[in-house]
Amino acid sequence: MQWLKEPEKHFPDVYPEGVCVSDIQKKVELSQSTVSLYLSILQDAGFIQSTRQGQWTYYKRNEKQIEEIKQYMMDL
Amino acid sequence: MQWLKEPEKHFPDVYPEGVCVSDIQKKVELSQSTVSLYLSILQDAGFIQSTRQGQWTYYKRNEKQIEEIKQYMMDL
DNA sequence: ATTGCATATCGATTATTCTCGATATATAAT
DNA sequence: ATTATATATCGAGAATAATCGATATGCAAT
Repeated sequence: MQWLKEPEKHFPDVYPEGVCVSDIQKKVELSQSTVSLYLSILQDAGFIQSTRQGQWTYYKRNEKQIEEIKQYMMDL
Repeated sequence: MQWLKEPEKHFPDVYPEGVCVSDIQKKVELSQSTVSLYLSILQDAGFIQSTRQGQWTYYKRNEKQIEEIKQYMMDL
């Protein structure tokens, strides 16, 4: 999530739709299947959103949902 | 944590040092040992603080530490 | 000293999460 | 049609968390 705040600083190729799974995988150093699963969990939770483009899937932050959980945390 | 924000609203007896374990246990409906463990974990994390008084242990929120994790979450 | 409560710790079981390799699916290029 | 690449899904094992009952400890009252 932190990397995706300023993706240009952390990934070689950044598109408007986000960053592709394999770039994330290289950086996070977990298996491809694990990364894919984590991304899908984050997406299910609404924290990131995906765009399929050809054989690639790009992920980027969903600031709206992130803002919501921040507000929720403020109530702690 | 939420209950302890306004303990008078949720517990029968509230002291300046906080709320005793057994009152929390009644409310949370978990076994005594589980509640005691959870409280000690929260304390180790710094989110609550305990005061032993005779045979009772009172717990209350540690707003300082709570504020810190809130700030941390703001960086999400 | 003994008993009775409040809380803490121990040991064990079950449930959940983490993580992987293997396989499947979708798309792109030959 | 075949092959190559990117991603997703499946099935399984290991690691961690949740939870309990039993027991221990500390303190208070007899």
